[in-house]
Amino acid sequence: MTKKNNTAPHHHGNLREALINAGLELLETGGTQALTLRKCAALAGVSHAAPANHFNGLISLKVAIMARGHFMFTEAMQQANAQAETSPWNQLNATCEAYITFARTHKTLFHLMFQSGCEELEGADKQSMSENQQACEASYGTLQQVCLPFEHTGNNALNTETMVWSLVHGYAMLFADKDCAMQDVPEFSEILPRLKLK
Amino acid sequence: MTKKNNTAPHHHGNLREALINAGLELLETGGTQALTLRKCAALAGVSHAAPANHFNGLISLKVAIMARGHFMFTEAMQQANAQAETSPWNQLNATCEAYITFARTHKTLFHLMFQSGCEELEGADKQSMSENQQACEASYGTLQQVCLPFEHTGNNALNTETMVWSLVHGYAMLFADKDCAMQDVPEFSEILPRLKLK
DNA sequence: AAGTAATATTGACAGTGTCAATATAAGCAT
DNA sequence: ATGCTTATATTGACACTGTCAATATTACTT
Repeated sequence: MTKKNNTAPHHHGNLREALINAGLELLETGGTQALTLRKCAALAGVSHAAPANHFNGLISLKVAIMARGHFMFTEAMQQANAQAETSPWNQLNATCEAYITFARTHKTLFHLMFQSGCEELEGADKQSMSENQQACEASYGTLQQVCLPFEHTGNNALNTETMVWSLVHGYAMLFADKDCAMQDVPEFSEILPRLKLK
Repeated sequence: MTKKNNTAPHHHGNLREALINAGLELLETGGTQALTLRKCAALAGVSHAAPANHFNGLISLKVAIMARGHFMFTEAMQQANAQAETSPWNQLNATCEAYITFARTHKTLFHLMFQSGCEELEGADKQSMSENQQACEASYGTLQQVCLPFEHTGNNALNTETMVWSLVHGYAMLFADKDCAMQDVPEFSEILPRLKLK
């Protein structure tokens, strides 16, 4: 039963990844409505019921896509870190900017990644859930690391993380599409310095 | 065509409100999945296609429900204001607590109210859209007012509003269900004081 | 080479949003 | 009051969706 690593094992190749890719594409082009098991199957060139062999229903595919989203998210933030100057504040600022840029660039995916409450995800299979949990921890870990230098007297790390995460996440959620904003919104770089960090 | 104000005008009475109520009930009991035109119609005791006379499709019903949600939201924040001490900081704190409590109490509705990007809402009818816009402005206005006293040298009001809104909204979105949190989350009252407000 | 497990297909079913055609009832003019 | 017009509700249909059971096909193991 153990798959050989490199070669395509079965009928399709590896359908699981293909379906996730198809789902990502549908999500970005057609919005949440377009993310459909049957459309994914069609895009991957298989029959409408083929996904059932890899995902325990639509919810599992969604969770798997969320996992992929969090990996992309982590990569984006880490790349921003790598390119930013190494001072703690520059690292934090670059990470937040990447956070917001990701939300703007992958609006639908970002919403999917964060919209779902816990109980909505029940029923997803173990593999998807595990992948998603790992990916979530990776993305949160990135933010956590850039917050760490700001741990000081009276400000424990958890408190600072939570504050920064809430601020950047709220900003990203509320103002990801500028068209929706009721008025002109100040840049995040004007807001972040108003946290008491040190 | 003008309706008399008090008496039920037609077959059902006023089906529009009944459908919104049904939608709210379905949302709270059965989650996002349960919000369905046909289920709303059944709950209101009409045929499956009756809603078409009041809503331009499912999206319009959703927008109307979002509007109702924002009205409830505004009421909750204003009630908290009324009960809190009148100092600016107490007012702000109470409003934020009410914000978070609403997100926790009406989790699914809260997500619906804020999840949808602009373009997903396209196609909703004018009445629903107008109601929702008014309700959004009302709820934002409440937050805006409690931020106003903190306008000071160098901090314009818009900047402060945006900061506070982002922080409380991010916190509410991320930690509305504690079960999902990766770790224990500090109370919001420990975070709010770390904004540079004055 | 044969057998077994994994994978994909086909067909079916209930549920969904939406549309067109029809029926019913309310409000208004005469 | 009577008839007309408009608003509202019903019925039936259609395509699309997720999901399941039965079957077929392929890959891996022995």
